Amino acid sequence: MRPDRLGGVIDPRILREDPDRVRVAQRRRGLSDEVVDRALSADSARRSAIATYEAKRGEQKSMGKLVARAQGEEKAELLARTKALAAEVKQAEAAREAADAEWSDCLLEIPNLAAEEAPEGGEDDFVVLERIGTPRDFEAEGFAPRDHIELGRMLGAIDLDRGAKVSGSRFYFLTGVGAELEFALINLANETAREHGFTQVIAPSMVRPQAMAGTGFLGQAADDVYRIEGEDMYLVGTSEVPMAAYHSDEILDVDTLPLRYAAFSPCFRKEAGSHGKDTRGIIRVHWFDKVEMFTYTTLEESYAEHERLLGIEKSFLDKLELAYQVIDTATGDLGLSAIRKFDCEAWIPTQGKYRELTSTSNCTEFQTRRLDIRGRFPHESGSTTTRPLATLNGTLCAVPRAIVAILETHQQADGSVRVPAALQKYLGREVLEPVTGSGA
RNA sequence: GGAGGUGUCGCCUAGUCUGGUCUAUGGCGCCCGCCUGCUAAGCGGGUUUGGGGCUACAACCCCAUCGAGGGUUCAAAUCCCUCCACCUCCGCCA
Repeated sequence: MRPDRLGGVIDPRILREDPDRVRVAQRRRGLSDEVVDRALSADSARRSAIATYEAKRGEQKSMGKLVARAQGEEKAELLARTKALAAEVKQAEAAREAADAEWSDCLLEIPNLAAEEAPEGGEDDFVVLERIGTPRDFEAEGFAPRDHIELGRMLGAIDLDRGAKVSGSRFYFLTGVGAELEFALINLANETAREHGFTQVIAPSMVRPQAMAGTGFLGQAADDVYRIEGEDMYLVGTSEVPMAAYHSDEILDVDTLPLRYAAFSPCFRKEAGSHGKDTRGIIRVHWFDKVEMFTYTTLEESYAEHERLLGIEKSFLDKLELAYQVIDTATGDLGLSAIRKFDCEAWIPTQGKYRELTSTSNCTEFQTRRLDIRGRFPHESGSTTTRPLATLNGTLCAVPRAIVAILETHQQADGSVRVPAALQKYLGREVLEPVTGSGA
């Protein structure tokens, strides 16, 4: 993470050679394109500042050699000249740094260029790509579905009251079959990861500012991030953060690619700005556990890898026997670093709508430019060149939301819950039964 | 938490005390060439990364880069300060 390269965010060459492409991309995200002109003029100012500085510095270096050799009066005379030159070098260096900072600031303002295929618009302008499975018709079955809060209480699985007592709102205890359900889900996620050749990882959930900034979470999403007081450390909202920073400052051999990781970690989110949304239950909480897929590959391969991650997410939801839809997120709802994002939304019976369970993004070179992660590519001439790699991430299993969908979808009239076949071997039973005389 | 030590261009390593021909030494590995029935050995050359100039995104020239960031100085791998990582010992702890 070289400080002088922190400005690298989108490819500066695109900005120089095809600024219109950036202007269009800015507008498609609903952002102003004036930053493009600012960036271009900052770039030329920067380049001339570099030329000035380097000329002065070169002169200083060659003078220095003369000084080393000179004696007596000649030396004194040279020293007077180099002294003045040193001041000029210092000044030119400051000018270069200022110009460089200006250029970096411009670049940092520009989010990744949204894919042309991504639908334009805001949060509600997504496109439904497909629907899989059919939402259960409880009316036809002759009973009203209970929500996950009530089911969780009946099963002795989710203790929201004590979660609030101990930790506050948006906290919970998973108890009994609830805790077992989490472990079973994690096991199933890991089994899925293994099937697809992912390396399993348990990642730290506290990171330094560099890791947070490198993944783009200290930009528009900074309000949602927990910071450790007095520590200059952050709690991650997803293991995407430690996994993106995992190979920071590294040059990876292309024939080791793709590198596929499935990382388990707790996730922490302030949920600032979502006051009043999903206040009940465990749909939106400050802490949860998650298994996240993370891939390093080439830019060229990233598009196919994105489809692959989506396919794995779908297969996981299939194993949970859920009804869901896949949406193509609109440009205005993409994160800073993504060019395209697919969400899988499962049907939540008591809400009568589809809710996000998993999400996969292609961040292309956005994160690797910030974190200085490159690949070594063979060159025609027999030598090699380095280029930024691409990163992608996708949820394999975000535990609480998976639990919500399972409980509500597979509930039966008496409050018991049928366990999806794929989870049975990890849970050791086919049905979760309500507990009697619960301690609630 | 306390005390001490270490960090050099893939790996190992010289240089740091005594600032300036350090344009960072040597070995290993790797690449190219020569030699050779093939291989090995031998010989010669090359081998960090980023940026700028010029351009064919070549070659070449220049600037930066000795864990990171500051400072001192005409000049810093070398002196000073801060930070980071690792190692050893002590304390504490799951």
